[in-house]
Amino acid sequence: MNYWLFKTEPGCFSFDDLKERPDMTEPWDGVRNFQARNFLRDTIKLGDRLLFYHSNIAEPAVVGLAEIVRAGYPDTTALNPNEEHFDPKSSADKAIWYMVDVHYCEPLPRVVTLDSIKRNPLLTDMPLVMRSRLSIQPVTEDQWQIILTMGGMAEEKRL
DNA sequence: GCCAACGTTGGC
DNA sequence: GCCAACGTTGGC
Repeated sequence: MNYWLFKTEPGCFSFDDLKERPDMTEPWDGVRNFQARNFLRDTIKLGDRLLFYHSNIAEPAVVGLAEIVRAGYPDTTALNPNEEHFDPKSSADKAIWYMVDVHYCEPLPRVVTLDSIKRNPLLTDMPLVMRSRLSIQPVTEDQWQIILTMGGMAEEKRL
């Protein structure tokens, strides 16, 4: 199992929006960055867990946990001209873009702000700090444990 | 709202 | 295949 960090602008789609999904499952679509696409298509597997991160707000932060309930499959929004993320170069039999399905798990007792992540010398290797624009990022097990500890999650719930 | 960083596009 | 122009992201 691997760990990830997924970024979203809460004004567009927030952690609470995920919680309120009727079946608590959300197709994570619209990713149009090749590096992130490669993770979605090739690396992210069923059962992987992710940090849900709110970006582009006054205090960007990791706010909760979610998990992958369906591994990468072609992003249908790329095929629909009415969709914001329509890509004429993509087609049904030759998909360029991929999405996964995510499921709400639980909020962190305390959000972990970008500022506190940057201040933690153990987390300076995170892409969030180095390459902040990547919207889907791998997280090491060590980083996962540290952030959950910072977020006040009890040890027995971190596994 | 500004703007730096950086990913993508397209001319050559 | 380089690189300038352009568009987008996202912190501040």
